[in-house]
Amino acid sequence: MGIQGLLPFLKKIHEPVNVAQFAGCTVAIDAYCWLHKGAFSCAEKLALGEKTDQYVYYCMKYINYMLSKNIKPVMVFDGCHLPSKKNVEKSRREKRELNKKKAAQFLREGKRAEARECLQRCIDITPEMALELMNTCRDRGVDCIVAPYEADAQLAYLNKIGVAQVIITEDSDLLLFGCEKVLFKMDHAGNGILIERKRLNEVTDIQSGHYLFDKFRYMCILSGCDYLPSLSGIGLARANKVFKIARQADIKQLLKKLPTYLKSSISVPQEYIDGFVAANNTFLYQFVYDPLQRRLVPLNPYPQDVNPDELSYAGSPFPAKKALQIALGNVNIYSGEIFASFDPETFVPKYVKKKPQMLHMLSIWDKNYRVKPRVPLHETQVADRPNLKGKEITVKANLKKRSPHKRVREVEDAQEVKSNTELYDMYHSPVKKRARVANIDRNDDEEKPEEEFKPDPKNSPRFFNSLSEAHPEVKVESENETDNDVDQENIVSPRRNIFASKSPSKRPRFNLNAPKPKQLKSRFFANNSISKTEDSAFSKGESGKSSPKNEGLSSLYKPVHSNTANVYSSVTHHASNDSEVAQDPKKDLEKQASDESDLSSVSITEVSKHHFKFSDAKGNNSPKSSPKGGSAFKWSKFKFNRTSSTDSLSVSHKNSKEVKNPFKKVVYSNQPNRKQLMIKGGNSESQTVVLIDSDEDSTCGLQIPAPFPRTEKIGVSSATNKGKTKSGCRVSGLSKRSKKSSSSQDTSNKQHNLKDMFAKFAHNKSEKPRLNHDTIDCDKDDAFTPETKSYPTSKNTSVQRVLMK
DNA sequence: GCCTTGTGTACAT
DNA sequence: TACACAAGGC
Repeated sequence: MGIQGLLPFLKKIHEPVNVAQFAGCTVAIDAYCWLHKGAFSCAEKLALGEKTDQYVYYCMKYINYMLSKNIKPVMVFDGCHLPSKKNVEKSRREKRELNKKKAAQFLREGKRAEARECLQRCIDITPEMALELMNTCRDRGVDCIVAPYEADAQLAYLNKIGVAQVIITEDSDLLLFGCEKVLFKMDHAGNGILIERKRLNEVTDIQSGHYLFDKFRYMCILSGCDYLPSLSGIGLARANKVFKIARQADIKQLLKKLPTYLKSSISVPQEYIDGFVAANNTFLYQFVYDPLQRRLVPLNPYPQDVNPDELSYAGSPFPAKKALQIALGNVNIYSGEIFASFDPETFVPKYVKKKPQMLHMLSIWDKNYRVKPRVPLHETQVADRPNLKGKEITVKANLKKRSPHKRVREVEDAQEVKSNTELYDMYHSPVKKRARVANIDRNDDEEKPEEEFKPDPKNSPRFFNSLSEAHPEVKVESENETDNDVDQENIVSPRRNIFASKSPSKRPRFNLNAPKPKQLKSRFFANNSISKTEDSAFSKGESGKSSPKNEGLSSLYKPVHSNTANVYSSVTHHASNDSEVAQDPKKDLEKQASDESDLSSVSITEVSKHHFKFSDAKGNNSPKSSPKGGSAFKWSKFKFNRTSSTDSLSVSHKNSKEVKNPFKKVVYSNQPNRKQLMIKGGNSESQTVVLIDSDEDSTCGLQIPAPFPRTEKIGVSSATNKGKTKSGCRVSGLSKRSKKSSSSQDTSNKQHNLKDMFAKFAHNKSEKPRLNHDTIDCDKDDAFTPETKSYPTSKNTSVQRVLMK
C-alpha cells in the first residue's frame, strides 16, 4: 500500500532515467512487485492451481535486460509477516477470499469475464512461486535473498551497506526506510523514475535549515502508512503543513499539539501516539539479514534510549541457522518447513560459465565478495568537463561499407515477406507475434550494449578533460560559424572513432549461412528448472491437476485456451557454428569480453549473445521467427541543423529533404554530462552517435539526471514541448501522466502505425523495417520514404553538427 | 478552493 | 499497488 499519494507528491523530484545508466552497479529489486505484475497475466491458472511459469518469464525479461546492461541484479523477497502489518495482511487475505468466492459464483453463472476479473484480484504470491523465480534467477547467476520480514527494509539495508547502489520497486515505503536511490515504475526497456533521498527536502515545505530525514518520515507516517492508519482528514498535504511550522523535536509532544498546528479540533488519542512511535521504530529498527556478516541485524543500530526488547512489533530475532536458511530461500515462510536446499558454497549456476573477477560482481554469498567502492557516480568528473556551452561540435562517425554478405542477407530477408497481407498476418497471429517480440528482444540484447558509449579508460582517464586533444577526430567549432558545409578534406579520417559504434566485425550478427539451429532446452523454462518445486512438499501437484484447495473452483472452470503456456516452454537456441568464428556472435562476444579487463562482462555477454526464437509446442520452429537484419536505411546523409523558427534541431537530407524527429533513442552514456543520441534508422554500420551537452532545463519530457547537465531540445519544437511530440517520436523519460495525455493516442495507434510501416516498407522488398520497439511509433509522417535511403559516399565518414546549448 | 476519501480501473498476455 | 476521478467535508 505504501504511502498514499507519495509519489505524486514527490513529482517535482521525479527524474526519468534508464536503468542502463547504472551499468557496473548492483541493483536490488523488490521481487514481489514483478511477481505480482507477472502473475497478473496468468491469474486464472494460478487461482485454479494450474501449473504455469508465465510470471517467471515476465520477471526474467527485466532480469535479462539488466544483465545485458552489465548491471548486477539482486532479487529480494518478502519474508515473514511483521506484527505491525498484521491488520493489513488480514485485510488483504479477506479481500482475496472474497474475490475467490465471487469468482466461483460468476463461474456458476457462466460469466467468465467477471470471474476472470475476480481471479485477478485474488492473486497471492506464494512462497512456491518465489522459489520458482529464485531457482531460475540463480541458474542465471542472479543473487536472491529472502528478508527475515519485509523486503522493503532488506532492500534499504542492502542500499545502506553499499551492496546495492539503486533499489527498484513500486512501493513508496522504500523512501521512508532511507534508501538513497529508488527507481520506480521501471518498464521492460529499463525506463523508470528515479527519486533520490538527498532531494527530498526540495519537495517538503520544511525549511532547508530545519529539514531532517526524520521529519520526512514523520510526515509520511502522519499521513497514514502500512503500520498506522492516519487520523481522519490528514493526508500528505496537511502533514507537510504540520512539519513546515513545527519546531518541536520531540515527536510525542508534537503530536499532542497537532490540533494547534492544524487549527482544528482533531483529537489525538494516546493510543495513536503510541502507534506512531511503534510505526516509526518499525521503519528504523526492523530486522534485516546481513549477507556479508550472515546474521540478523536491525536496519539501523539501536540508540541508547531504545530498548530492543520493546520492539517486538518490528520483528523477533531467529536463531542464526534458521535466519540463514530463510535468507537463502530454503524455508517456506508460511509453514516454516524446509522446502529447498540451496547452498551457496556448492551451487554452480547452470548458465554462467565464467566467474566475474570484479569482487563486487561476485555473488553476495561468495566469501570473496566485496561491496563496490563508494565513488560518487558523476561528481568527480563533472568539474573537469570542458565547457561546450554555446559551441557547435562536429562529430564524425566512422561508417563502413556494407559487406557483400550482408547485402545478400537483405535480399533473402526481403524474399521472406511476400505481401502486405502476409505481414499483416504475421502481426496479428498470436504465436508469430510472440516470435516477433522475441526477435525484438534479441535485437535489444544484441545491439544495445554495443551502442553504449564506452571510451577507453586507459587512453582517456578523464575523457572529456580535453575533448579535442584526446580525440582529434572531434572537431569543435564556434557558434558563430554558420557554414554548415563540412570541409571533408580537413577532417582526419579516424582509424577508430570513439563516438561510433564498435567495429562491425565485433558485432554479433545473425548469420544466414550458419547451420540450422539445434534444439536446445530453454534457459529458464526447461522442465528441470521446476523439478525442485515438483519434488518438494509444497508442490501444487502434477501438471494439469488442481491443488485440493482449488478443486472446487477448478471444476467450475472450463478453460478455452488449454495449452497456451506451451508456447513459452519450448525455446530454440541458435547454436553457434564453430567453423565460422568471424560470423559467430557467441565467439565474437566472448573474444570481446576477454579483451576487457573486467571479466564480469563475460557473464553479461553470456546473457546477451544468444538468439532465441520461439517454436510451437511440438518444437517446430516458427518460420517467421528468424532474426532479421537491420533495414538498409542510412542516416549518413543527414545533417543536423538548428532551426531558429522552431528552436529545435532538425535534420535535413543532403538532397534538401527535411526530416523531423530523427532521434529514435536517447541513451545516457557512462560519462557524465554526456548524453548519446542513437540514431537507429539504419543498420549498425550507419548508426551515428551524437553527443548532446546542454545546461538548459528539461523540455519535451526529455530529462537528463541531475548529475548531468540538463537536456537539449531534440526534434521537438518549443511550441510542442511539455512532453508532447507531434510526430510520435519516442521520447524516453516522459512521465506516465504526460505519456497518457500526449501519447495515449499514439499508443492506441501504435498497432496501426506498425501496420502502416509494414505496408510502406513492403512496397520495396529490399527495405524492411526494424522491428525494434524504439522505432515502432516513429515516423508516422512520410519522412522515411524508400527514396531517402542512401549510402555514405564521403570516405565512409558521416558528419553531424550539433549546437551545444 | 483545498484536501481527504472512496470507487473504479489498469496491471500482462 | 497505484492512479484518476468524483464526492463531500472543512
